[in-house]
Amino acid sequence: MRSDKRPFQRRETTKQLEKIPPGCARFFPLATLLANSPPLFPARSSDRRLLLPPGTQGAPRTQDVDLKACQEALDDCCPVQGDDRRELQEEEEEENINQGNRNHVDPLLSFEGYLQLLSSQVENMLEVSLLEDIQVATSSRGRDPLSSHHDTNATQTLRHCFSRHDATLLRTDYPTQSDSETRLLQRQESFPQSSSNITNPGALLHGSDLTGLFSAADIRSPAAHDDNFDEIKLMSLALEEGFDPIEVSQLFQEPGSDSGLSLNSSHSTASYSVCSEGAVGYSSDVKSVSPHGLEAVGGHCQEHAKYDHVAYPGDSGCSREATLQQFLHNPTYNQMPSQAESTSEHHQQTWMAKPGEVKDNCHNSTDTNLSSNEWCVKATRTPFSVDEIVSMPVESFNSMLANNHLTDTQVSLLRDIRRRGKNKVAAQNCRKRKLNAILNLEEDVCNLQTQKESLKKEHSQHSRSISRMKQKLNNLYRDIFSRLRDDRGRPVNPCQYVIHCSSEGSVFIIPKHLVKSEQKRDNEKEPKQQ
DNA sequence: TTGCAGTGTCATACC
DNA sequence: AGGGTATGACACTGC
Repeated sequence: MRSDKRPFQRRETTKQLEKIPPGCARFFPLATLLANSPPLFPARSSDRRLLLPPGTQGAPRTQDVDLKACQEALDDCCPVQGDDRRELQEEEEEENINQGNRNHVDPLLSFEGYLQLLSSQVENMLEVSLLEDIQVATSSRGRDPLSSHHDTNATQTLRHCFSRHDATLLRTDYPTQSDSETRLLQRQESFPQSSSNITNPGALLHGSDLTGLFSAADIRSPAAHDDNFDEIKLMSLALEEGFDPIEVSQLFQEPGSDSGLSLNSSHSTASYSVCSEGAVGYSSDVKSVSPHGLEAVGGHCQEHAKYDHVAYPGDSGCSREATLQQFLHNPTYNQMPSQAESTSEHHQQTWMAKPGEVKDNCHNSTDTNLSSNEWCVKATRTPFSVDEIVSMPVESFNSMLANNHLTDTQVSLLRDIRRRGKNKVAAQNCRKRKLNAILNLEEDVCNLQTQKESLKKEHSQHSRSISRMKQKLNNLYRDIFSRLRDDRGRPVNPCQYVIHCSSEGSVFIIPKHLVKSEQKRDNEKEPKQQ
């Protein structure tokens, strides 16, 4: 038992996470994403007109409020002087005039219109021919014709390119979602394939851009991402072993949910999408991820080192194994952005999954009996149950690790499972002991209280007995003195004489002053004898 | 909505 | 040194 434990790094609570200031992500995530995407939207203040359509400062509407929030968040990222803001507005007006109001958006600009504006701006910055290639690719996949009239081709392209971010954008907490946006969600599943047709993805939407977007949006709900990353870790781990992506997907799938699988109790509508290439994307609610989805998860944004984090394999060139190792072994993976955003390194750690949180996801799945560790074992196809892994001797465990040709990631995962299992049992035993100790102490307290009451009763009985004896002695004393007579036959004054009993049994009537002097002598003798 | 109990996990110290 | 154990602390969940 230790009482001198040193303080350790405490995990962020969800309430602490709420400290993240309310900004655009909640109401207008895409704007935030764009605001944190320097390559697409230069940080120069005057260029920020691309981010906010004119008229957003008009009459207060729901959407206007969202856009204002976006603006505020943008200001946080790129503080603008007051003159810059005026300049911004002037440039917006000039822009509208110069473009023949092609991109003009009135103060009541709709969300669709805003997307159109964004897409047109993107068109100005990107190669149109490249966009056309993508349009061909996306349109060939059977887009929803119902929504086609809403969007320009560029808008469609932009949306598809922003699949992951659109998902964030189109979360249910965005109050101005329209039916077209809902239809957009339905189309997003076709994106992973379509994105593969991009001949130069980096030129269109650089991975860092996506990363910046994703990070900026999701930093607002990092707790959820911990869950997501655990799932991604397991999925990646399974895929790492060459498992069939579909099978892996089904492993994580919740058949009973019409929204796809749900490993997360708090994200019951979350779903995974696995593309044919075997890449795994995470989707929550209506999200889907391109084959670069994981890259987006772990991508980087050079201009925003704050959001810089681990790059995922693929275009980034890093190995998946290395990334998984980072997922598994980063000691500060449980830090939250508010805690770790001081450095890019810390932010990288922010996105590390918390292994135990898979449990929460698993518990809400169809197989409610499966714990997180069991899910891990199942995902890695380890031929041992969690109980076996935990309870087997260390020699057997090591031989099992050696004989099954497991990767470092799997070995690490299994060791974690064993460690957690052991510690879980230890914690249970510890709590049992603690409860027993408490019960024993309570029992001791009860016994002592009973004993105290008994002693109190005994004490009172003895007191009453002593009182009775004193009373009898006094009565006897008075009776004796009432019968005593001195030499002259007069009654003896009890105030002047006392009855003295010697050790031999003799009884004397002696004057009190003699008794006092004798007692003094005795008292003086006793200390000397001692 | 709040408080509480139960549980899993982590960090740490100790064996 | 590595593994196991004990325990305080924390986060999370369900009631």
